[in-house]
Amino acid sequence: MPQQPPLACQSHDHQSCIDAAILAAGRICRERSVRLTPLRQQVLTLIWQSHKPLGAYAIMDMLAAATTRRIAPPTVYRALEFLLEHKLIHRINSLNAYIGCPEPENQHHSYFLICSDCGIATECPAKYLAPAIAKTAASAGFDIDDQSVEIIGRCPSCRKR
Amino acid sequence: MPQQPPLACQSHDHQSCIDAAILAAGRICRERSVRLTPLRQQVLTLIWQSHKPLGAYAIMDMLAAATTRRIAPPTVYRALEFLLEHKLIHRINSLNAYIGCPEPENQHHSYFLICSDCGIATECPAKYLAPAIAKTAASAGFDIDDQSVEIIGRCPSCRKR
DNA sequence: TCAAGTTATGTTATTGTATAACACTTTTTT
DNA sequence: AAAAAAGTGTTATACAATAACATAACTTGA
Ligand SMILES: [Zn+2]
Ligand SMILES: [Zn+2]
Ligand SMILES: [Zn+2]
Ligand SMILES: [Zn+2]
Repeated sequence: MPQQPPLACQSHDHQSCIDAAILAAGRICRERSVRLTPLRQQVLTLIWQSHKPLGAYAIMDMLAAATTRRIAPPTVYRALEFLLEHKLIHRINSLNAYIGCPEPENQHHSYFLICSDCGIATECPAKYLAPAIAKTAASAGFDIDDQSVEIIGRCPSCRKR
Repeated sequence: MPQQPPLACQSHDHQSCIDAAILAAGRICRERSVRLTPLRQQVLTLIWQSHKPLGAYAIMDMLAAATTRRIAPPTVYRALEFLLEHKLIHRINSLNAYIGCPEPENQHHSYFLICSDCGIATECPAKYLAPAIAKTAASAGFDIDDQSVEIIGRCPSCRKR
C-alpha cells in the first residue's frame, strides 16, 4: 500500500494554505451572494493559522487580543455557524474544535485523521470510507443525512520521533 | 442488498435488553474483580431505559428524582467513567451523550447509526467500516488509537412515516 | 477482629462549551 | 428616504466536564 503522508504533517509553505482558503471563501461567498464580513474572514484566518483544530474560546481570546476589546461568545459562534453552513470549516466533534476545509468548492464529506501527539487534523480520502458507510447504512435501511468519522492516532511525522 | 432494520428501531421486548445488559455487566465485573456498585448499576439501568443516547445531566436529574436528593455532577461522571472504561457504555461525541453497549463481552469498535427523528442510536456492523478505516489510515501512514464513526440520518421506522 | 490501605462516593467550587433574548448598527431593497 | 433584512453587541443563562478535598465503605492482612 502506497504511503502518502498528509501535506499538513510535512513542512510546507503554509501561507499559501491560508491564502488559498481566503480566496476560495471569497469566491464562494460572491457566488452565493452571502457576505464574507471582516469578522467572518478574521475568524476563518485565525482557524487557518495552523492545521490544528481550534476551540471557540481560543478563537475568542485571539480575537480579543487582536482587537483589544472584549468579544463575547455569540459573536464567535455566529461566525462559526456561518462558516460551517458554507462548509468553509468543519467541526471536530471529539475535540469541540473547528478546522478549515481545504477544498470548500468540492462538495465532500469530511473524514478526519487526528494526531493525538502533534494535534494536527487532516481530511482523509473518501475512497474507502464513502462506499463503506453507504453500504453499512443501506444494509440497515438508514437514510444518511450527515456523517462524522474521526480517526485518532499518530501521524507519520510523530511516529518517526 | 438485504435490509436488516436494527432491533432497536422495531418494537421489541425491551425489558430483555435491560436484563441482558445488567447480567452481562455483572459477569464482566465479577470476572475483572471490579465492583458494579448500586450507583453504577443504577446509572447503567437508566441509560438502558431506551435506545436513545442520554446526556450526563439528564442522568443526574433522573438519579435525583429517584433518590429524592441532590446528585452532583462528579457522582454521575465517575459512574460514566467506570462504565466507559469497561466498555459497558459508549459515548456519542456528536450528542455529548451516552448509550449502552449491547455486546460488552465481545471486544469491538463502535460505529453508530443515529436517527435524527426518533433519536435512537444503534451500533452498526463493522464488516465494511473496519477495513475501510484500516486502509484509509494505512494509506496516510497513520497509527490508529481510537475511532469514532457517527452516521446521522433517518432510521427505517421513521422513513416509513 | 481491628487497624491500615484502598476504593467509592459526597461536596463545593470552578472551568469549558454553547445558546437565548433583546438592543443596536449596517447593508440592502423598494 | 423609508422599510426590511442581515449582522453584530451585550447580558444572562444553560449545558458539559473536571479539580480538590472530605467522608464513607469495602478489602486486606496482621
Ligand atoms: Zn498548511
Ligand atoms: Zn502528529
Ligand atoms: Zn431494547
Ligand atoms: Zn427513527
